[in-house]
Amino acid sequence: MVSGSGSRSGYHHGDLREALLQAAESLLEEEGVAGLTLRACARRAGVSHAAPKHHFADIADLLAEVAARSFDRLTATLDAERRGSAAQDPETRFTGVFRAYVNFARRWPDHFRLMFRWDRVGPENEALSEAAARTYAAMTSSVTAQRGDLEVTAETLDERIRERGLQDDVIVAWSQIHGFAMLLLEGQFDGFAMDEGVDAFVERNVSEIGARMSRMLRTTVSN
Amino acid sequence: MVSGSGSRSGYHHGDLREALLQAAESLLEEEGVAGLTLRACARRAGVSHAAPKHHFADIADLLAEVAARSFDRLTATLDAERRGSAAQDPETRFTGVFRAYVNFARRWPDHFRLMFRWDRVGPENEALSEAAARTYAAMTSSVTAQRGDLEVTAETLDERIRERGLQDDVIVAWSQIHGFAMLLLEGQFDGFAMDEGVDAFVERNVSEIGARMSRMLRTTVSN
DNA sequence: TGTACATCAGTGAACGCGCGTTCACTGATGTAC
DNA sequence: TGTACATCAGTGAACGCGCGTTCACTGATGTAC
Repeated sequence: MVSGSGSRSGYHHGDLREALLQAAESLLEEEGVAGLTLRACARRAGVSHAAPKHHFADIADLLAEVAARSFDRLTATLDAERRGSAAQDPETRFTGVFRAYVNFARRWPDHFRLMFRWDRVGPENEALSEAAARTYAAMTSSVTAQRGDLEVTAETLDERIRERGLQDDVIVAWSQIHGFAMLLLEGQFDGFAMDEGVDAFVERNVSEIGARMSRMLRTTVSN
Repeated sequence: MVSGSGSRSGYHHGDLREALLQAAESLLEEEGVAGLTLRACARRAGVSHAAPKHHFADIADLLAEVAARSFDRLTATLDAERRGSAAQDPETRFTGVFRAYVNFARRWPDHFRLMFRWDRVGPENEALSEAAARTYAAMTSSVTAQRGDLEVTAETLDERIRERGLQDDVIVAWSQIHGFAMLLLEGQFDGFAMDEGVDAFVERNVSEIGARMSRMLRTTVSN
């Protein structure tokens, strides 16, 4: 039912590892992280409950990979937004990246939560750390683009990151939009959002936050 | 062992409800939210595992109250910081509130995480929503103090909140510091913080973030 | 002040559930010759 | 091309665990008279 390659009905599944990851991803959005167990993933992938052991040591192992994939999806989204808006003015571009970040969080809320759930995915996973670093690089590129600066890739991140001023800017910008996304997801703005509808509330605030941050970055760089 | 009133060893505990809440709070910091069960709370409170049913319908019910108490503790911390620094200049005061927010998150990381875990505490709990609203009021007061404006209390919040400009400012400020605290807790800054130590990293960034936000709020209000 | 009775919080045994883990197994796939 | 053998992914039964829930019970506390 889930396996893409179809009828390989024997003892060998084809790509159970991938099927388990996809099962976990769909379960994540349907049930939330609390309901994610190895047995549940096996059920959804249509294999016996002992089968996942051949691919993942435990559920944290599997979740770390799901989180890493989510980071990469977010990175791709942010990069696409930045590249697709190259012709726009800096403030519009910057706000677009913020909007993309919040839209990602709203579209895959439980993926987004999982990505920042240290207790479930653990910090020791190298692939996960690297994926998170790529997202950070994307944020950094948005900041440098805002300043009319050079693009930052995962490869050049290591040196650019040493620039304390740039690092400060990225931390401020990332914290700003991440905090908004988190508070929004966790219902802290529900009281306000009801007046005008969630979409309007988000759009209005993302625009406001993006504009302010864009202005601040320009001010700071000119200091 | 936990019960404060001591030797009341019979069938009546004295204040089991409070004892269970304290058990949950200590377990939360020791084991994280994942290890929190009704049975574990009962064990720590020194009663049989069926006893909590007389006070809490389920673990979410208990956790909602723990979260509400944490919100109130945070509110008290923020208010104390703001009131204690009334003689300082606005930027120092504002940064102080940000610092208090981040310190709270660092000192009780799992309380802080729980407060914003919609899936565990649920949104339907009225006491929790009200406690969160009081924290929001405290943030609002810090913003108005920064602007040299009037203090906002839970009672006056309802009318002040309608001021769209003020609401915008509070959302921006809260998102800013909340995002920083969250990314810090979830290890997203570990790479940077290692260079100088976590304390120095936090202090440096809180100062920077507080100063920028303070400047921005002054700029926005003069618009 | 004393007695009878109702209430109510906490007990402890029992139940079913889903979980992770183990293990002997099966049978498909890959490789050596 | 065919045969023998090793490897390896997935099976299914079994186990122990901690969980929430139920329920008859106990005995302390409060109240009526």
